Amino acid sequence: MVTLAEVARQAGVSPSTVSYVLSRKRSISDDTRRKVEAAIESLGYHPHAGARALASNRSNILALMVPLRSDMYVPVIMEIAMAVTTEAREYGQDVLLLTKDEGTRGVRRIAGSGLADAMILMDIELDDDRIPVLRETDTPAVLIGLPADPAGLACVDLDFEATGAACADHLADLGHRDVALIGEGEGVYQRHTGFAARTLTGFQRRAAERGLRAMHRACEGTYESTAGILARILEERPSTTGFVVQNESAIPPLLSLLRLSGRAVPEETSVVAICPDQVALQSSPRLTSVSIPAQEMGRRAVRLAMAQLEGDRAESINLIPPTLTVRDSTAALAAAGFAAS
Amino acid sequence: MVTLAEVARQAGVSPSTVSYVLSRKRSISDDTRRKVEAAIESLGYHPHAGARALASNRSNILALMVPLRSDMYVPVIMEIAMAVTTEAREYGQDVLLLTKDEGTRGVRRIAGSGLADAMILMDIELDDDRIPVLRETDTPAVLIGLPADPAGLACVDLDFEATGAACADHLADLGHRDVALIGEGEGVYQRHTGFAARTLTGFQRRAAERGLRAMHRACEGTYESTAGILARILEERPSTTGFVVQNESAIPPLLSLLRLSGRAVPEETSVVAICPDQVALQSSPRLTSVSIPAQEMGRRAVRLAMAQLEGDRAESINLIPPTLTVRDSTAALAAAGFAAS
DNA sequence: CAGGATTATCGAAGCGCTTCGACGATCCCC
DNA sequence: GGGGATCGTCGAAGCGCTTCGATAATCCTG
Repeated sequence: MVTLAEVARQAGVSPSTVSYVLSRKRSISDDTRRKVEAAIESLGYHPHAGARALASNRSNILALMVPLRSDMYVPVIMEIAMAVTTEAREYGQDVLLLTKDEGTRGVRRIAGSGLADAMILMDIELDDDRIPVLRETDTPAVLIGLPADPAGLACVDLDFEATGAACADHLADLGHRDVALIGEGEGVYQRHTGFAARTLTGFQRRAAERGLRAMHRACEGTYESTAGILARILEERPSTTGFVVQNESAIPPLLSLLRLSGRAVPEETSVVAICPDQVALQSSPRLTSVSIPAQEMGRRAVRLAMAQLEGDRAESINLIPPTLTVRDSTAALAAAGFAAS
Repeated sequence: MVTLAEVARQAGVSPSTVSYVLSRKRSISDDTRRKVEAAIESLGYHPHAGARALASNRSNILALMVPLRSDMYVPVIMEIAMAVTTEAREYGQDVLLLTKDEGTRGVRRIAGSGLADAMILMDIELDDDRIPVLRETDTPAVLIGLPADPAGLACVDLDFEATGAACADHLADLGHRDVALIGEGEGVYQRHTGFAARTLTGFQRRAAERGLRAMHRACEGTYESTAGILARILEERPSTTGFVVQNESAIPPLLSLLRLSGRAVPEETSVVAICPDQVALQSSPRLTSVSIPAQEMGRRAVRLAMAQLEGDRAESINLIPPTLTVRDSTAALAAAGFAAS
């Protein structure tokens, strides 16, 4: 193992000088810097992470707590994790992977051991029990998701209320009058993360404003569950021509079922999905969708974390505005009996 | 921050005693142990990770290098990563997440900085450039995947040759005589990971042994590509009744296309998939498949890594035998003109 | 060109832990 | 009951780094 002392000897300077070359915390003459850098290069020196963490009280590690199993779509979790890791490297940080099932004990362990400089938490529940621990231990942290009480915390999330509203708007613009939101499973609304509820709120409010008649059904995403829900919706209000789907797994069944029931998409029925672009593009027809900006969330989370480490302790609710991309699953309602606004 | 010294003071013993209580490297009287544990508990002490790493030359961290984008199916990568993380915690280790795009520089950085005790690498290419670096830096490492030259390395992988053979066997047992393997994209066979080639080898060899006529086509997994390949196969050998698929994304198109062409699955045509159980169960009909044992691979990788840290430097090629689960997409060929062996 | 400010470097202390050697106390066996 | 093991504890050194003065050399400025 090559140490800083060896580099110093090789370069003919003192160890502290080498340290300052590395940290740029004091000015160093060009001449000395060159000698030191040459020595580092020729010896293949890498600072010992533990020693550095001990002396500087900074580990250069960000802890990322991901759900083992959750309501989130796995590729989205993965994309966020990768974005966090990639962005972290831009700041010279590494990423430690923790699972949510370590819960508050995990948070305590990391906060107490100085293993990480900050934490990034995913799959935030409305009343997440990790949050009080974060506050109590005063750990720099960023939440990906929005809890019920975000006071004093940094959060990043898609603006799901605006997302719901954007979907309603798009359908209204196309002349649809009767619309339905096929959402996440029951459980998601009750126990969990709030994003489903926020989408619904935004959707319903905007639908009302635009004079749409809106329905909503929770959906587990299986073929059977989707079939049952669709049947109920069409029975209750056969004039329904606009659908919003917020459950990736309900998308393929929904499209099959609409086809089966003879409702052509997009000619007679429009479908807007809230899903990653990849899913929207893979479907046939390609779906008009609001994408889940996974990469952007990961990147912002890291930036917020780094800002906190620089001293910006200010709370910040960082809601990413939705982007609705029109593709081939929505179209103006030709046969409507009146013109839309 | 609570230090070991504070714990020692509170417990009325020396710091070294506290250390020995924690590490169990020397015997401690029950009495003393209790006092120390009480102090640890009441102060909420957690050892400082950096200090520990510096003094003991062990970071208690495993580095896991995952592909950013690869031929692997994302949920499988995720499942492996989660299994690694969970299993690592059983050994008191944490997991550092690296991306494959850091390449050899990443390996050098980790090896040089003592940030991790061992590395676990995913998405191993046949001639992976990280391997020489691993050898040169003498870093404890486990590969998930099999390179061309695994000499001296610990590897974990599904036994893809046996997998191909098992698929051929199953179809032969059911009386199919003309079979086809719809594999990964061209690129996967040429540049990459070898698992596709190994499957093919096993499939072809066993097919020959069993007197089957076997075809093979690379498939990019899009609807168009799958359609083209299926058409070519059926044109060239219309008597083909058994299919093996090794590309998750080709599964839905293949099933649709077979249905469209009026070939009932499983009555007239059998389909065996090589994919995660989840995918097999989601399809309709549920697919007979050889599952990708993601969890098992992750677990074994951690165990092999830990064994190396205990001193077991022996190379080991750890091939997991395939398990073929019969579901609803394969059936005996009723109308065959002769009995199968 | 004297004297204060600035620049470049060094030495030493210390971060919190592990571990080695030492040492008294206790044990057991003949 | 004397002497070698064993047990339980302590003190101190040291892991490789950062950082705080201190100091010498160089720079301005009037």
